[in-house]
Amino acid sequence: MVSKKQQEILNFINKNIEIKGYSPTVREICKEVNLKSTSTVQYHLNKLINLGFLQKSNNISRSIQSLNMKSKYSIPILGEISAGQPLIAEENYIGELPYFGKERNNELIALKINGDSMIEAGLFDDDLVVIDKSIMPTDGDIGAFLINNTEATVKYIDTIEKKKYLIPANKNYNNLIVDENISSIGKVISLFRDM
Amino acid sequence: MVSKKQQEILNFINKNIEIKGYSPTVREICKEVNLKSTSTVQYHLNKLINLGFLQKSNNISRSIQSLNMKSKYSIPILGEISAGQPLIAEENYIGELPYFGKERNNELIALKINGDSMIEAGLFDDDLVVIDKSIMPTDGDIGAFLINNTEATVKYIDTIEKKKYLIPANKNYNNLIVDENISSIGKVISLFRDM
DNA sequence: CTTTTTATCGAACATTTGTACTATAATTAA
DNA sequence: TTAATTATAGTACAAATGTTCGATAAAAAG
Repeated sequence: MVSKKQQEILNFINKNIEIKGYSPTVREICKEVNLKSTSTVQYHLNKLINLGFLQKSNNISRSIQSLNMKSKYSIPILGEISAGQPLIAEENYIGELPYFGKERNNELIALKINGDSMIEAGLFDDDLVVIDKSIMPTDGDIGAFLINNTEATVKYIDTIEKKKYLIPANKNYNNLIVDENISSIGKVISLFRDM
Repeated sequence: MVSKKQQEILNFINKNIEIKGYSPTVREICKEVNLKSTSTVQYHLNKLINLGFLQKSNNISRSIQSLNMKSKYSIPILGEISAGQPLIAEENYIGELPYFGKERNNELIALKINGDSMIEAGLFDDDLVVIDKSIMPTDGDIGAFLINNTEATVKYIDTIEKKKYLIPANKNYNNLIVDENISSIGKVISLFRDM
């Protein structure tokens, strides 16, 4: 599929667009990936276009566009967590949530709210919550937690009589004591709802 | 400041980058804004660069970058509506909400929820709602409405015994009958909350 | 009514840039 | 081994493109 050289070219194009704001020329690619001939680059470019990684307009300078490059600050949206799968596994990936904020892409994921256990906190079924994995939720925060490494849930966390609990915002649900089966994913920092 | 021609050029550059993914050439700008000479465009380009609207690299094709260009699909956030001011007046503008969706920028605005009258619908104080001005809210929808041309409010709209009402989602508030003092701004299509 | 500033044009020039063609290695498949 | 595919180089060309210079109009300022 994508050869080493092609990956190198792809990376350079992405980097160039990101840093400079425009795509490189064939000759600039030449230099960067140590190819002597522009036509060799053309050759690889065509391959990459056919493979669907790139796009360009004919006879127009610096018109290469990278299709695989995700939006600069998009966040992976993860759905249900299947048993045993790590949270970031491809299997759980259901989309991308574009996000504008500080550049801390790697620490952010989005989860889809399932059910109404947090309805009184304004988190409705099918809402998307953005989770910052670099922030451990502390008392009073809403956080995302992993139960038995299989199920993700969003709840308040708080201390009651010196014990930590996951606390739903819905009278019909019970508090869940935090034990070794429960690990924290991160803090919920924002919410997005499509109506 | 920015002359009419310069604004035209700026708009074209922004549009071109948005649609095609790369900046136009001097000659492309020429054609679009009906200037015969490339050097006239250069002249305006330099002005725009000095004013801080644009940026470009020397001797590099299609390297113009727009600095003022808001995020691709950002939406103006409007705060309180002051008496008599039209809804889109500068005075009400409190920021920009980046938005990724279909390209229907002009029809979208964002309003900050004030108070808890819609709390049972999951719209909390300080939440931002995105409003599509091109969609008239119909029965069952949540919409944004303008009361006496002075105050904006977000409510359910519905028909009760053949009369239209604005209906809060909070038992402590009363329904408001829709009369000639109330006009519709648009339908609430999404919600964003920062925690 | 001058003078200055702003805006426009035209033409020419030097690169920059995309593309095409041919020839050869290097690698892989048959 | 032979044929086919993949990767690379070199060269050449035409078009695209940024830039500069001089001349003029148009508008604004004095």
